[in-house]
Amino acid sequence: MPPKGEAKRQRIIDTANALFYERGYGRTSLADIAQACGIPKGNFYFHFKTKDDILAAVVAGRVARLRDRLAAWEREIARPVDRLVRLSEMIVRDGADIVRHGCPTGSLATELGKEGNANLARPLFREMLDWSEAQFAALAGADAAPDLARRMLVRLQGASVLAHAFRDPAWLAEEQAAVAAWLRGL
Amino acid sequence: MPPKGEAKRQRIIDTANALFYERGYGRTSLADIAQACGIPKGNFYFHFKTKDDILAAVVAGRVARLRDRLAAWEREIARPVDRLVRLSEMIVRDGADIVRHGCPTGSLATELGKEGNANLARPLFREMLDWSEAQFAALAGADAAPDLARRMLVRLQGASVLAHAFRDPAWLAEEQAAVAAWLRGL
DNA sequence: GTCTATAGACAGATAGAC
DNA sequence: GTCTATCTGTCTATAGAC
Repeated sequence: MPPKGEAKRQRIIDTANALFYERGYGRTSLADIAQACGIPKGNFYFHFKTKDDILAAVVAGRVARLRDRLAAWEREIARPVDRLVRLSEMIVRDGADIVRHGCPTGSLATELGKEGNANLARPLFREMLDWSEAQFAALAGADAAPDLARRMLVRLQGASVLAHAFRDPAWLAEEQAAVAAWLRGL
Repeated sequence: MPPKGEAKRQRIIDTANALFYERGYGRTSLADIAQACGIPKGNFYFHFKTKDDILAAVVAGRVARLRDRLAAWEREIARPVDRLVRLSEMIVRDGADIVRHGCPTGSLATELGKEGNANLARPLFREMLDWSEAQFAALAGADAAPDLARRMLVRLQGASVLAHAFRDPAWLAEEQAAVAAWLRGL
């Protein structure tokens, strides 16, 4: 059975995760998280030493969830091409959030990159990239796979940036359709 | 003849422009700008009402410079396809900065989008988009032009995000080469 | 005296850390 | 809840040009 403080710790992480996404890391204060959690801010430092520690926990949680989702697709979807199409569809399904707040991974990487912490968001891209590469390897051979995986991620990220900047989900729908057509033509 | 304070005002804008790009808008304080300019903080509010006003002036300056550059390419480069290739080459020429700080326009749009100010960075994308669309119209017809311009901008933005996140200019060089090949095949 | 510009101290709010 | 640092923005004093 989990330690007693574990639930509260998880609630802090979940709340911070949502706020970091919506407002950005730098613009989210510990007081904001405390208020949204309904806990006194003094209790933070029982669970986390610094704000950066909370960020690290948030990113670790995101990586774990992404990994689970990708593994599920690998179990549930038979053909590699369909798995990749499914990945591309994420930007449409999450379109409303992306229009409002950008891609969770991309916007975090962009913000952290301006400080010294670019490396923190990188595992999320890594995870997506490695998984895509495995699918492309089954689809078009191991030689072409790295390049294809990068090209796909570039397009999904670019569409997210512009959909966010213009507050227009059409960027996402159009690019997803183009990516899916490209995948099916490989 | 220009007012006396014009030169200093311009120096503030130029300094702010560089710092906003390097550190981000939110993480750049007026004290930072003041120190980099060598002027006292109190003097800011003679030239600008708020920090947002400085940002507006910075963006206006960037728009003007971008417009000049695009107009120059239109004068100096004969074929529309070569103009578009020239635009794509920007991410390679500015590659060192993009790897360190991201795309100036994209990272600003991503940051401001998290607050309410997404519209502030939009004119920069608009400018690029309209100009590209005009080139594509001459290249592939007015019907296809809007979509082609968007697809190109998506790829340049995506490559910038990932080059920044991974601190690796290869993302830029590879995507630029792919975009140029695509342009020449249209 | 008045306009433009400079200069720096100061206030109020809020940040992270403990 | 307290501490210290720092943020944006304001206030007043001042210097020279005309």
